[in-house]
Amino acid sequence: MFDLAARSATVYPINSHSIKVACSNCNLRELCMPVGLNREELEQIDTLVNMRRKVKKGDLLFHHGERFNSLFAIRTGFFKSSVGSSEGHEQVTGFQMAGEVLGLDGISSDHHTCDAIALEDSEVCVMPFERIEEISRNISSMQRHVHKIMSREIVRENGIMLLLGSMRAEERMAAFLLNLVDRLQARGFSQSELVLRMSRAEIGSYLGLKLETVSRAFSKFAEDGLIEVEKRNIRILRSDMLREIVGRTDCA
Amino acid sequence: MFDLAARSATVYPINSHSIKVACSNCNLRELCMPVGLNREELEQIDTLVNMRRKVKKGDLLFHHGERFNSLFAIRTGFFKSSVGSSEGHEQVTGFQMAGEVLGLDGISSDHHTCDAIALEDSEVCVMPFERIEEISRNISSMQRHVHKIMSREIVRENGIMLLLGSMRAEERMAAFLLNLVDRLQARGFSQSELVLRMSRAEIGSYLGLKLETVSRAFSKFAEDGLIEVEKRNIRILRSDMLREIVGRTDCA
DNA sequence: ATGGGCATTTGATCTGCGTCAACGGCGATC
DNA sequence: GATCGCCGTTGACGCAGATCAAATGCCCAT
Repeated sequence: MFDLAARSATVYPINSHSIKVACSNCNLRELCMPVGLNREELEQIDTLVNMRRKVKKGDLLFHHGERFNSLFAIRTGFFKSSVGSSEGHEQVTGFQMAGEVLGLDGISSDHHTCDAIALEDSEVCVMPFERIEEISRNISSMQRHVHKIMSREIVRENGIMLLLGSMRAEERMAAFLLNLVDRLQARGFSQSELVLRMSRAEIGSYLGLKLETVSRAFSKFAEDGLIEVEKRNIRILRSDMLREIVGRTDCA
Repeated sequence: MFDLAARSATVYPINSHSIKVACSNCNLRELCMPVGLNREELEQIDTLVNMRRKVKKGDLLFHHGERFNSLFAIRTGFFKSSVGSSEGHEQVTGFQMAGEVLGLDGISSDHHTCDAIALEDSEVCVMPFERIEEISRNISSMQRHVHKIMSREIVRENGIMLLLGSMRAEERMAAFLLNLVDRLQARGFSQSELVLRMSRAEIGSYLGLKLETVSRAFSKFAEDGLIEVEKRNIRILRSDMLREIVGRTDCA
């Protein structure tokens, strides 16, 4: 509660006099919630999110060491998650966009082990984990959904391990771009144009590369006509070629 | 059921005429199951594992693409998990020992995305996931336990990402040895001696290094008096120095 | 508008680790 | 107990990407 008070400027209850906000009529519902719920189940789901929180660009949603209470579903905006070794180096472990869930790392020890930082002004739905568990005990499709979200994160990280452990710089960059554009497309954005919300250094941290290498890879792709780069605006011209570059690992 | 029949030689029901086998009096219980259950809850838990399975060294517990039905708790033995890029390169994503759980990757899509291979003759408890979910709905400490296990895996993989993304070869090797000996110690083994169940190539795959680099790192550590190496038997002489090597990343 | 700091690009050089190669030892198989 | 194949070690060499450096341009605060 102290936490909330200190952040009163960015945290607010929903279902006050303001517009009706409920998962059951949220346009991200298919991303966040199980499908095929009946009326009674939907009513339960609608009691899950009783708080929204705005996070300004550059601000922390939660940080390493902070007590874990809630998961956060991104409503709008874009985040990066990172872990730090003691106090020195920072490793970006993921980029999250609308409809994705943050905070799963905190469940294991009741404390967060990552930092989550907004890369643009964002808004999240606060989902108290106790409440998630309660609802999961009542609604098995919700339970399965929660399990799937966690498992999906495990699988995603397996993929990153493959990338970090065995791909070369250009393969990593191609995989990164394709992944990003895929996820954006699932949210109704173009499959060829994207705006990077993160710096070259942050991409590099995520991919285990230095920012200069990231920059050179962009230049190389642009030179080869695979993409167009204009600052953080990227246009993908030859996704087939990018896919081929990623695939090269197989042949090794 | 076809699956089970095909593997009849290695799969067998428990609670037949054989010795009483139940989670409630399993010596790995504290690793696998929540603590502080009452009698009634323990009885439910004891219905979870109705099958054990022996897996011979080199055999698959499950493989990429196989339908997901159950999680597996390792009773005895040692496994590696790996993902493959299409069909070529293999990336080891983890090594698992007694008391650890395999198969979490399968939940997200109802199909496994990894292979799990026994590195020595092993035995696992088969835990049907439907049953895990059912029990979790009844027993909230079981529910929390399942969530913690999944979250722990996410946190572990975050750590590997840090390792793969920003550590140098000797730092990775030192972190690997310390992690292994820690987990063995938690199972009552020596904190200074360990037997590697995996090859240099498998260690390399896990750490994003080539086997020659792994071998050289062992030789270097031995030369510096940090460890003794005799084939796959390792004795740790200076865990303080290994810890210092891991820590170096911070100062960069 | 103006100035400072950050992000990005690009070039030049360096180096840690990969690659290639040769060799020795050990366990499995008949 | 001989042979084969895998595993591990070690050396020589090369290269992908890190590091160092410099220049440019954009964003933001004053």
